[in-house]
Amino acid sequence: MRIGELAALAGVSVRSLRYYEEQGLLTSTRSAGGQRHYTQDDVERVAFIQRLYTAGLSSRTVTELLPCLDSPSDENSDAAMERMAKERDRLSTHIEDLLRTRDALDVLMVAAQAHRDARQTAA
Amino acid sequence: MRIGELAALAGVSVRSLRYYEEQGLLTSTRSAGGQRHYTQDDVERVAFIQRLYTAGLSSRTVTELLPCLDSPSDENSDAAMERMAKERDRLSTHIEDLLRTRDALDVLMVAAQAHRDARQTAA
DNA sequence: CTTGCCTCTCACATTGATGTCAGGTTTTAG
DNA sequence: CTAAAACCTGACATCAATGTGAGAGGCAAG
Repeated sequence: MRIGELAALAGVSVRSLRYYEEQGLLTSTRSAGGQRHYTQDDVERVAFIQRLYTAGLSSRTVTELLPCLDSPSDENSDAAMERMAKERDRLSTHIEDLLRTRDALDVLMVAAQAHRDARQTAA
Repeated sequence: MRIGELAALAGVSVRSLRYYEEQGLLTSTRSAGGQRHYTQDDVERVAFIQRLYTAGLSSRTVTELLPCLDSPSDENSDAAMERMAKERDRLSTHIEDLLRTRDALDVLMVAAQAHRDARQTAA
């Protein structure tokens, strides 16, 4: 498929796909005319890239991790293993942080609701 | 206290504190010479701002929420209430997403480990 | 009063992912 | 074959938070 179709299927912009390629996260074969062609597998790959992005991983970090996804075979997995463990930790910490923040928001909301109720009672 | 001390206590840069003020997230009294002065409470406030930032809230959104923290009294809490509920939802969704991403990482790590073990056995 | 440190404002730089525009080429539909 | 639609490269723009540097002024200790 061409880049527009992949973009539609993966729900990202054409611009982003070109950027991913520029960053070495995604490869494509080229037609005689120079247009990029992708396979069905790339849809899932792009989705995974997106997932890592929204998890706060940088493009650079994703670049380090993806080889492991491609070929869990070389000794690059040694480095990737460490990287993944590290990112997993960071992710866990971040999740904990978000949970605490959500709790804090809940507290604020309860307070606001209490005030609202008080106003209601007064009216 | 002056800005440097607050920055140290809250663990943020002086630059950031000025930025927060510019964005209306933080206020300060000024000395005769024009220097900013803060109270002890501001330490907690800055920490809370940081918390919301790392939760992915934009400066603009935080601006809308903070009045509710300041005075849970006006009808601004009506708008703030809605905002908070919306952000809470967004946060929950994001947390779910991160959890799934962490699971995905775990799967990758298990695969990598399996390969490592296989190599170990072969050796 | 002077020296040194902290602060002030203003303004420009940075980072990362993406938007957008321009000018040109390829592919596809009719 | 031709026109429209999709694609190409390259470059500049954007946003948000923060860094950084210049030039000037405040403030406390000696």
